[in-house]
Amino acid sequence: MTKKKLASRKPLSSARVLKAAVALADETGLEAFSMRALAQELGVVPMALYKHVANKEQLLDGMVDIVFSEIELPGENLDWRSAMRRRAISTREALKRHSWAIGMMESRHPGPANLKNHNAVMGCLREAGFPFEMAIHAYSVQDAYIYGFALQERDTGFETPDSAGEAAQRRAQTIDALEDYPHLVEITTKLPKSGYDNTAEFAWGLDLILDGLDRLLQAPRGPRAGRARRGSAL
Amino acid sequence: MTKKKLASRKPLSSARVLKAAVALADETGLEAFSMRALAQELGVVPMALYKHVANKEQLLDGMVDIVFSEIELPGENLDWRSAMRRRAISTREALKRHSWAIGMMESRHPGPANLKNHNAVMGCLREAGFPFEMAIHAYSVQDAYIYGFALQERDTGFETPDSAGEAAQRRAQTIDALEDYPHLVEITTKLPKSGYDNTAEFAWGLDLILDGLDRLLQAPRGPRAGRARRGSAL
DNA sequence: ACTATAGGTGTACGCTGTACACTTGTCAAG
DNA sequence: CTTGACAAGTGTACAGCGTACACCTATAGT
Repeated sequence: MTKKKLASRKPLSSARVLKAAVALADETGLEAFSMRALAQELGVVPMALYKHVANKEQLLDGMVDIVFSEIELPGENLDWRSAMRRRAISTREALKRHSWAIGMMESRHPGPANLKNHNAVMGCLREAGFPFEMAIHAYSVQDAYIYGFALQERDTGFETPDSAGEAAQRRAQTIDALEDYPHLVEITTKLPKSGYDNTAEFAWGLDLILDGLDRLLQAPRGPRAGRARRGSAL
Repeated sequence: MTKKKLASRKPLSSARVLKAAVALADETGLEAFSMRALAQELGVVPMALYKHVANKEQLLDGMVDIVFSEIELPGENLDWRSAMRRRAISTREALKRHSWAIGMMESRHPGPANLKNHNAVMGCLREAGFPFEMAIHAYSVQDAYIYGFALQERDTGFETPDSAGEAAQRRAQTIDALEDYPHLVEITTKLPKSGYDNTAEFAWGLDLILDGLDRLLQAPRGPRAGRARRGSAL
């Protein structure tokens, strides 16, 4: 006889709280995500949550690790480039599903999924033959690009290919002296017709970077090969 | 006789409020930055601010535009690559000075400095010979990288070359089962000795990207040249 | 001198995270 | 069956947030 009459409300648990938190943040955004709102969603009084999570900060830590857990790890049986490409795309997709996590992926106390992910990515690069320091470089460029792209994608609000032009024009209409910015005008007029697609855009830059890394792996002399070194110090 | 006795406190103005706001956010971070704290800094009651800024959101908009105004525009008399390189480095530096602005640069209502900046960058690329769609691509990769790098730089907290290793190790000590992550161990052990430098790291990835763009500008066939097209439809 | 206006004040409301004391529901041992 | 412990949920309360609204006060123009 574990449950008698009020069985309708099964008890909470850290996992249930975490899952509900991710779902609520997905729906309402980070701004509207509060302990009180989460409690209401779970049919419980706000303070009940604190029996299962230490505080909001640790709750966010756990939520971010859930996002990490949804990212595909680099496959063992793929060449490094394909493996990195897939995990980059998978990361962007996860951040599209959970856009509240953009900007928090590397800022919070790392959970197990985070560690597994980073260890696997670094392992993939090292085993592909990247020397240590170059693997660091390669990791750094890729992640900067992935996280930065996710940020821009969220901010520009180009959801679908169709809406990209609309969004650009809507944004442009809030500007008064548009005629002073001819190149912004070009964007708002040409982008709608260009069939802009965020997914393709992401892949374009990703491939540019992977191409560059591939070249360096085969002839390791650093970027800017064949150019004047040390132009200005930095 | 404009001022008589209580002249010690000169009147506020939107500009003065904005400047103080940026300074306060620089010092205390965005978390601790509140209208009340800003008012106190200016020796004034909180509601006094609302005579000069509409609300906190618009205040943040203005603050971000100040950051934009500190970014060097692409110089007219430089080749596109040098111009882009300088403005990228300048952007990172501005974001280092005002790390509270990271993640807000493209998410807020754009101010005049923002528009000037974007117009100038796009203009630089177009006048360098990038066709419209390729200029969009080029802009997208660069900005994603710049903003993403700034994000990571803030999050990992590698301030100086010396402290990079320390930070990595400090972070590692908060993990219990480190032996499960051999490649993370490698990072924490080797990074301190490698003379890691965030400024050099940024330049490495930046040059990789600029190299790639340069190649495409001279032989425009898109990234992933010489590879199987359309592997999976992303 | 009178009055309109801009700038600064004080109070108050609803929201936030969460500390602390309390009650309730469930199970184990006597 | 009772008792007592412990886990889970509740209720109240507090400090801090952004800001609406009414008020005062000093200056400027007529």
